Amino acid sequence: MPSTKPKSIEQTSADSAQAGPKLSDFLCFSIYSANLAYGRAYKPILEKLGLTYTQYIAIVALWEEDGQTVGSLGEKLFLESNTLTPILKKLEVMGYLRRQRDPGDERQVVISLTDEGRRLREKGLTMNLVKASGLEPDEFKKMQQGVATLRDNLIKAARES
Amino acid sequence: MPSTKPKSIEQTSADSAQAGPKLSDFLCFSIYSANLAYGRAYKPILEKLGLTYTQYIAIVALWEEDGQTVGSLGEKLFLESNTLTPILKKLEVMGYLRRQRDPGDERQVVISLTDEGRRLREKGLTMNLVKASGLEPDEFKKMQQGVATLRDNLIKAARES
DNA sequence: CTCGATTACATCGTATACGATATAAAAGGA
DNA sequence: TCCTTTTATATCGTATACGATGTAATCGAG
Repeated sequence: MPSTKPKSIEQTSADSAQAGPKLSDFLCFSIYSANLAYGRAYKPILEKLGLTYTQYIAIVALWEEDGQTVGSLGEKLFLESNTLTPILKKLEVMGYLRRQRDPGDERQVVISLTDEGRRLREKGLTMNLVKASGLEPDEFKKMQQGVATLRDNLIKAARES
Repeated sequence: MPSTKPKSIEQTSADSAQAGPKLSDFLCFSIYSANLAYGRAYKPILEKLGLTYTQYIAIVALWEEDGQTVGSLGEKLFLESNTLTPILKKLEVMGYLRRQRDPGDERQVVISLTDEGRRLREKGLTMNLVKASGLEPDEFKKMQQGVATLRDNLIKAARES
Protein backbone atom coordinates (compact mmCIF):
# COMPACT_ATOMS: atom_id res chain seq x y z
CA MET A 1 0.00 0.00 0.00
CA PRO A 2 1.44 3.35 -0.99
CA SER A 3 1.93 6.18 1.44
CA THR A 4 -0.90 8.63 1.94
CA LYS A 5 1.51 11.54 1.60
CA PRO A 6 0.61 13.53 -1.51
CA LYS A 7 2.94 14.43 -4.30
CA SER A 8 3.75 18.10 -4.79
CA ILE A 9 2.68 19.98 -7.85
CA GLU A 10 6.05 19.44 -9.47
CA GLN A 11 7.55 16.18 -8.35
CA THR A 12 8.71 13.48 -10.68
CA SER A 13 7.59 9.95 -9.96
CA ALA A 14 11.02 9.21 -8.52
CA ASP A 15 10.15 11.38 -5.51
CA SER A 16 6.83 9.84 -4.64
CA ALA A 17 8.19 7.34 -2.17
CA GLN A 18 9.70 9.87 0.22
CA ALA A 19 8.22 11.83 3.07
CA GLY A 20 7.29 14.94 1.12
CA PRO A 21 8.25 17.31 -1.66
CA LYS A 22 11.86 18.40 -1.53
CA LEU A 23 12.70 21.89 -2.67
CA SER A 24 15.84 20.70 -4.39
CA ASP A 25 13.79 18.48 -6.73
CA PHE A 26 11.69 21.36 -8.05
CA LEU A 27 12.61 22.63 -11.48
CA CYS A 28 10.60 25.77 -10.76
CA PHE A 29 12.75 26.42 -7.72
CA SER A 30 15.98 25.94 -9.67
CA ILE A 31 14.73 28.47 -12.19
CA TYR A 32 13.52 30.84 -9.49
CA SER A 33 16.80 30.76 -7.58
CA ALA A 34 18.94 30.89 -10.73
CA ASN A 35 17.04 34.02 -11.67
CA LEU A 36 17.86 35.58 -8.30
CA ALA A 37 21.50 34.54 -8.77
CA TYR A 38 21.63 36.15 -12.21
CA GLY A 39 20.23 39.35 -10.80
CA ARG A 40 23.01 39.43 -8.23
CA ALA A 41 25.72 38.56 -10.76
CA TYR A 42 24.54 41.30 -13.11
CA LYS A 43 24.06 44.00 -10.54
CA PRO A 44 27.66 45.20 -10.16
CA ILE A 45 28.04 45.32 -13.94
CA LEU A 46 24.76 47.07 -14.68
CA GLU A 47 24.96 49.59 -11.90
CA LYS A 48 28.04 51.03 -13.55
CA LEU A 49 25.67 51.86 -16.40
CA GLY A 50 23.02 53.07 -13.96
CA LEU A 51 20.56 50.50 -15.28
CA THR A 52 18.49 47.80 -13.61
CA TYR A 53 18.17 44.38 -15.19
CA THR A 54 14.72 44.98 -16.62
CA GLN A 55 15.76 48.34 -18.01
CA TYR A 56 18.71 46.63 -19.63
CA ILE A 57 16.72 43.93 -21.41
CA ALA A 58 14.28 46.57 -22.64
CA ILE A 59 17.20 48.48 -24.17
CA VAL A 60 18.61 45.28 -25.72
CA ALA A 61 15.24 44.53 -27.31
CA LEU A 62 15.25 48.02 -28.79
CA TRP A 63 18.76 47.59 -30.16
CA GLU A 64 17.42 44.54 -31.89
CA GLU A 65 14.45 46.42 -33.30
CA ASP A 66 13.93 50.11 -32.77
CA GLY A 67 10.60 51.88 -33.06
CA GLN A 68 8.48 49.11 -31.51
CA THR A 69 5.17 49.72 -29.82
CA VAL A 70 4.73 49.03 -26.11
CA GLY A 71 2.72 45.96 -27.00
CA SER A 72 5.26 44.40 -29.34
CA LEU A 73 8.08 45.12 -26.93
CA GLY A 74 6.01 43.50 -24.21
CA GLU A 75 5.50 40.36 -26.28
CA LYS A 76 9.25 39.97 -26.65
CA LEU A 77 9.97 40.61 -22.98
CA PHE A 78 6.92 38.64 -21.74
CA LEU A 79 5.70 41.74 -19.92
CA GLU A 80 2.53 43.79 -20.19
CA SER A 81 1.96 47.50 -20.23
CA ASN A 82 1.29 47.66 -16.51
CA THR A 83 4.89 46.61 -15.89
CA LEU A 84 6.50 48.10 -18.96
CA THR A 85 5.04 51.60 -18.92
CA PRO A 86 6.72 52.75 -15.69
CA ILE A 87 10.05 51.30 -16.84
CA LEU A 88 9.85 53.02 -20.22
CA LYS A 89 8.91 56.30 -18.57
CA LYS A 90 11.96 56.01 -16.36
CA LEU A 91 14.22 55.31 -19.35
CA GLU A 92 12.68 58.29 -21.11
CA VAL A 93 13.50 60.56 -18.18
CA MET A 94 17.04 59.12 -18.23
CA GLY A 95 17.27 60.21 -21.85
CA TYR A 96 17.70 56.80 -23.47
CA LEU A 97 14.45 56.67 -25.44
CA ARG A 98 11.37 58.60 -26.54
CA ARG A 99 7.72 57.60 -26.18
CA GLN A 100 5.35 59.04 -28.76
CA ARG A 101 1.80 58.24 -29.76
CA ASP A 102 1.49 56.81 -33.23
CA PRO A 103 -0.31 59.49 -35.29
CA GLY A 104 -1.88 56.73 -37.40
CA ASP A 105 -3.34 55.00 -34.35
CA GLU A 106 -3.40 57.19 -31.28
CA ARG A 107 -3.86 54.18 -29.00
CA GLN A 108 -0.36 52.95 -29.67
CA VAL A 109 2.85 54.35 -28.23
CA VAL A 110 6.03 53.96 -30.27
CA ILE A 111 9.34 53.66 -28.46
CA SER A 112 12.50 54.89 -30.17
CA LEU A 113 16.03 55.01 -28.87
CA THR A 114 17.84 58.31 -28.59
CA ASP A 115 21.47 58.66 -29.67
CA GLU A 116 22.28 58.28 -26.00
CA GLY A 117 20.36 55.02 -25.88
CA ARG A 118 22.22 53.65 -28.87
CA ARG A 119 25.50 54.78 -27.38
CA LEU A 120 24.94 52.53 -24.34
CA ARG A 121 25.83 49.71 -26.68
CA GLU A 122 29.43 50.83 -26.80
CA LYS A 123 29.78 51.68 -23.18
CA GLY A 124 30.61 48.78 -20.97
CA LEU A 125 28.84 45.74 -22.28
CA THR A 126 31.85 43.80 -23.47
CA MET A 127 32.09 41.82 -20.28
CA ASN A 128 31.10 38.23 -20.47
CA LEU A 129 29.05 36.24 -18.02
CA VAL A 130 29.44 32.98 -19.89
CA LYS A 131 32.42 32.07 -17.76
CA ALA A 132 30.53 32.90 -14.56
CA SER A 133 27.97 30.31 -15.63
CA GLY A 134 30.67 27.65 -15.41
CA LEU A 135 29.42 26.12 -18.65
CA GLU A 136 31.23 25.30 -21.86
CA PRO A 137 29.92 27.35 -24.81
CA ASP A 138 28.04 24.41 -26.31
CA GLU A 139 26.51 23.48 -22.95
CA PHE A 140 25.62 27.13 -22.49
CA LYS A 141 23.77 27.19 -25.79
CA LYS A 142 22.01 23.90 -25.10
CA MET A 143 20.86 25.05 -21.68
CA GLN A 144 19.71 28.37 -23.11
CA GLN A 145 17.58 26.63 -25.73
CA GLY A 146 16.27 24.05 -23.30
CA VAL A 147 15.11 26.68 -20.83
CA ALA A 148 13.55 28.75 -23.62
CA THR A 149 11.57 25.71 -24.79
CA LEU A 150 10.50 25.03 -21.22
CA ARG A 151 9.28 28.63 -20.96
CA ASP A 152 7.30 28.35 -24.19
CA ASN A 153 5.71 25.10 -23.04
CA LEU A 154 4.70 26.68 -19.73
CA ILE A 155 3.21 29.71 -21.47
CA LYS A 156 1.23 27.43 -23.75
CA ALA A 157 0.05 25.29 -20.84
CA ALA A 158 -0.99 28.39 -18.87
CA ARG A 159 -2.94 29.76 -21.84
CA GLU A 160 -4.79 26.49 -22.31
CA SER A 161 -5.80 26.11 -18.68
CA MET B 1 39.80 43.60 -39.00
CA PRO B 2 37.00 42.72 -36.57
CA SER B 3 33.86 44.74 -36.21
CA THR B 4 33.86 47.57 -33.69
CA LYS B 5 30.49 46.41 -32.39
CA PRO B 6 30.91 45.21 -28.82
CA LYS B 7 29.81 41.88 -27.47
CA SER B 8 27.14 41.86 -24.80
CA ILE B 9 27.85 40.73 -21.29
CA GLU B 10 26.49 37.29 -22.02
CA GLN B 11 27.08 36.37 -25.62
CA THR B 12 28.91 33.30 -26.73
CA SER B 13 31.65 33.70 -29.30
CA ALA B 14 29.27 32.41 -31.96
CA ASP B 15 27.35 35.68 -31.75
CA SER B 16 30.24 38.06 -32.09
CA ALA B 17 29.98 38.43 -35.85
CA GLN B 18 26.46 39.86 -35.88
CA ALA B 19 25.17 43.38 -35.46
CA GLY B 20 24.53 43.26 -31.73
CA PRO B 21 23.41 41.19 -28.79
CA LYS B 22 20.22 39.27 -29.42
CA LEU B 23 17.86 38.76 -26.50
CA SER B 24 17.12 35.23 -27.62
CA ASP B 25 20.77 34.25 -27.18
CA PHE B 26 20.89 35.26 -23.52
CA LEU B 27 20.75 32.47 -21.00
CA CYS B 28 19.89 35.00 -18.33
CA PHE B 29 16.86 36.05 -20.38
CA SER B 30 15.69 32.46 -20.84
CA ILE B 31 15.90 31.99 -17.09
CA TYR B 32 14.22 35.31 -16.39
CA SER B 33 11.32 34.66 -18.75
CA ALA B 34 10.96 31.01 -17.70
CA ASN B 35 10.64 32.25 -14.14
CA LEU B 36 7.83 34.61 -15.18
CA ALA B 37 6.20 31.72 -17.05
CA TYR B 38 6.37 29.47 -14.00
CA GLY B 39 4.79 32.17 -11.89
CA ARG B 40 1.88 32.35 -14.31
CA ALA B 41 1.53 28.57 -14.56
CA TYR B 42 1.50 28.21 -10.77
CA LYS B 43 -0.82 31.09 -10.03
CA PRO B 44 -4.18 29.41 -10.69
CA ILE B 45 -3.09 26.39 -8.64
CA LEU B 46 -1.68 28.32 -5.71
CA GLU B 47 -4.43 30.85 -5.46
CA LYS B 48 -6.83 28.04 -4.63
CA LEU B 49 -4.68 27.61 -1.53
CA GLY B 50 -4.54 31.37 -1.00
CA LEU B 51 -0.74 31.32 -1.25
CA THR B 52 1.72 33.21 -3.39
CA TYR B 53 4.68 31.42 -4.93
CA THR B 54 7.19 32.68 -2.39
CA GLN B 55 4.89 31.80 0.48
CA TYR B 56 4.56 28.33 -0.99
CA ILE B 57 8.29 27.62 -1.25
CA ALA B 58 8.75 28.87 2.31
CA ILE B 59 6.15 26.36 3.47
CA VAL B 60 7.76 23.57 1.44
CA ALA B 61 11.14 24.33 3.03
CA LEU B 62 9.50 24.06 6.44
CA TRP B 63 7.89 20.74 5.56
CA GLU B 64 11.37 19.57 4.76
CA GLU B 65 12.75 20.83 8.07
CA ASP B 66 10.59 22.44 10.71
CA GLY B 67 11.86 24.75 13.41
CA GLN B 68 14.46 26.56 11.30
CA THR B 69 15.70 30.05 12.04
CA VAL B 70 15.04 32.92 9.63
CA GLY B 71 18.68 32.77 8.60
CA SER B 72 18.80 29.06 7.79
CA LEU B 73 15.50 29.26 5.93
CA GLY B 74 16.91 32.19 3.98
CA GLU B 75 20.00 30.22 3.00
CA LYS B 76 17.84 27.49 1.53
CA LEU B 77 15.57 29.92 -0.31
CA PHE B 78 18.39 32.28 -1.32
CA LEU B 79 16.62 35.13 0.42
CA GLU B 80 17.59 37.42 3.28
CA SER B 81 15.67 38.63 6.27
CA ASN B 82 14.62 41.85 4.58
CA THR B 83 12.59 39.79 2.09
CA LEU B 84 11.71 36.87 4.31
CA THR B 85 10.51 38.65 7.43
CA PRO B 86 7.42 40.26 5.87
CA ILE B 87 6.50 36.98 4.18
CA LEU B 88 6.82 35.00 7.40
CA LYS B 89 4.79 37.60 9.28
CA LYS B 90 2.07 37.25 6.68
CA LEU B 91 2.08 33.45 6.98
CA GLU B 92 1.92 33.81 10.76
CA VAL B 93 -1.17 36.02 10.48
CA MET B 94 -2.65 33.42 8.14
CA GLY B 95 -2.13 30.84 10.86
CA TYR B 96 0.32 28.55 9.06
CA LEU B 97 3.36 29.11 11.28
CA ARG B 98 4.67 30.69 14.49
CA ARG B 99 7.66 33.00 14.90
CA GLN B 100 9.36 32.92 18.28
CA ARG B 101 12.66 34.21 19.59
CA ASP B 102 15.10 31.48 20.54
CA PRO B 103 15.43 31.70 24.36
CA GLY B 104 19.03 30.50 24.04
CA ASP B 105 19.94 33.27 21.62
CA GLU B 106 17.46 36.09 21.58
CA ARG B 107 18.78 37.38 18.26
CA GLN B 108 17.40 34.39 16.41
CA VAL B 109 13.79 33.76 15.45
CA VAL B 110 12.64 30.17 15.12
CA ILE B 111 9.88 29.36 12.65
CA SER B 112 7.60 26.42 13.34
CA LEU B 113 4.62 25.19 11.38
CA THR B 114 1.21 25.04 12.99
CA ASP B 115 -1.07 22.05 12.49
CA GLU B 116 -2.79 24.16 9.87
CA GLY B 117 0.53 24.67 8.10
CA ARG B 118 1.24 20.97 8.06
CA ARG B 119 -2.28 20.29 6.82
CA LEU B 120 -1.61 22.35 3.68
CA ARG B 121 0.43 19.38 2.56
CA GLU B 122 -2.68 17.30 2.11
CA LYS B 123 -4.81 19.96 0.57
CA GLY B 124 -4.38 20.36 -3.13
CA LEU B 125 -0.78 19.79 -3.99
CA THR B 126 -1.18 16.58 -5.91
CA MET B 127 -1.28 18.32 -9.26
CA ASN B 128 1.74 17.94 -11.41
CA LEU B 129 3.47 20.55 -13.50
CA VAL B 130 5.96 18.11 -14.99
CA LYS B 131 3.71 17.60 -17.96
CA ALA B 132 3.28 21.37 -18.43
CA SER B 133 7.04 21.57 -18.79
CA GLY B 134 6.81 19.39 -21.89
CA LEU B 135 9.84 17.41 -20.74
CA GLU B 136 10.35 13.72 -20.26
CA PRO B 137 11.06 12.83 -16.61
CA ASP B 138 14.74 12.21 -17.25
CA GLU B 139 15.10 15.44 -19.21
CA PHE B 140 13.24 17.20 -16.44
CA LYS B 141 15.69 15.94 -13.87
CA LYS B 142 18.70 16.78 -16.02
CA MET B 143 17.47 20.31 -16.63
CA GLN B 144 16.70 20.75 -12.94
CA GLN B 145 20.20 19.74 -11.97
CA GLY B 146 21.83 21.76 -14.73
CA VAL B 147 20.03 24.95 -13.73
CA ALA B 148 20.83 24.35 -10.05
CA THR B 149 24.52 24.00 -10.91
CA LEU B 150 24.35 27.16 -13.00
CA ARG B 151 22.82 28.96 -10.04
CA ASP B 152 25.54 27.76 -7.68
CA ASN B 153 28.25 28.84 -10.13
CA LEU B 154 26.70 32.30 -10.44
CA ILE B 155 26.45 32.68 -6.68
CA LYS B 156 30.09 31.69 -6.33
CA ALA B 157 31.16 34.08 -9.09
CA ALA B 158 29.18 36.92 -7.52
CA ARG B 159 30.74 36.28 -4.14
CA GLU B 160 34.24 36.34 -5.58
CA SER B 161 33.79 39.54 -7.54
C1' DC C 1 34.32 42.25 33.44
C1' DT C 2 34.09 46.01 29.77
C1' DC C 3 33.28 47.83 25.58
C1' DG C 4 33.86 47.83 20.68
C1' DA C 5 32.90 44.41 16.92
C1' DT C 6 29.94 41.07 15.05
C1' DT C 7 25.62 38.71 14.33
C1' DA C 8 20.54 38.09 13.51
C1' DC C 9 16.69 40.12 12.43
C1' DA C 10 13.79 44.05 11.15
C1' DT C 11 12.63 48.51 8.77
C1' DC C 12 12.61 51.63 4.93
C1' DG C 13 12.99 53.18 0.21
C1' DT C 14 13.10 51.82 -4.63
C1' DA C 15 12.14 48.81 -8.54
C1' DT C 16 9.83 45.25 -10.52
C1' DA C 17 5.50 41.90 -11.61
C1' DC C 18 0.75 41.51 -12.08
C1' DG C 19 -4.52 41.40 -11.34
C1' DA C 20 -8.15 44.64 -11.68
C1' DT C 21 -9.66 48.56 -13.48
C1' DA C 22 -9.71 53.06 -16.06
C1' DT C 23 -9.41 55.70 -20.35
C1' DA C 24 -9.32 56.93 -24.87
C1' DA C 25 -9.10 55.64 -29.66
C1' DA C 26 -10.49 52.55 -33.27
C1' DA C 27 -13.66 49.09 -35.26
C1' DG C 28 -17.86 47.57 -36.55
C1' DG C 29 -22.74 46.46 -36.82
C1' DA C 30 -27.68 48.33 -37.15
C1' DT D 1 -24.13 57.99 -38.36
C1' DC D 2 -24.64 56.18 -33.63
C1' DC D 3 -23.50 53.26 -30.25
C1' DT D 4 -21.53 49.08 -28.52
C1' DT D 5 -17.36 46.43 -28.44
C1' DT D 6 -12.65 45.82 -28.80
C1' DT D 7 -7.92 47.32 -28.50
C1' DA D 8 -3.68 49.75 -26.59
C1' DT D 9 -1.93 51.84 -22.96
C1' DA D 10 -1.96 53.59 -18.26
C1' DT D 11 -3.12 53.62 -13.21
C1' DC D 12 -3.62 51.51 -8.75
C1' DG D 13 -3.10 48.16 -5.07
C1' DT D 14 -0.49 44.18 -3.41
C1' DA D 15 3.54 41.19 -3.08
C1' DT D 16 8.07 40.35 -3.78
C1' DA D 17 13.51 41.45 -4.01
C1' DC D 18 17.19 43.98 -2.25
C1' DG D 19 20.57 47.79 -0.77
C1' DA D 20 21.16 50.62 3.15
C1' DT D 21 20.43 51.21 7.64
C1' DG D 22 18.68 50.42 12.46
C1' DT D 23 18.58 47.67 16.78
C1' DA D 24 19.27 44.48 20.18
C1' DA D 25 21.84 40.44 21.67
C1' DT D 26 26.18 38.05 21.71
C1' DC D 27 31.10 37.67 21.20
C1' DG D 28 35.69 38.55 22.19
C1' DA D 29 40.13 40.99 22.94
C1' DG D 30 42.36 43.01 26.65
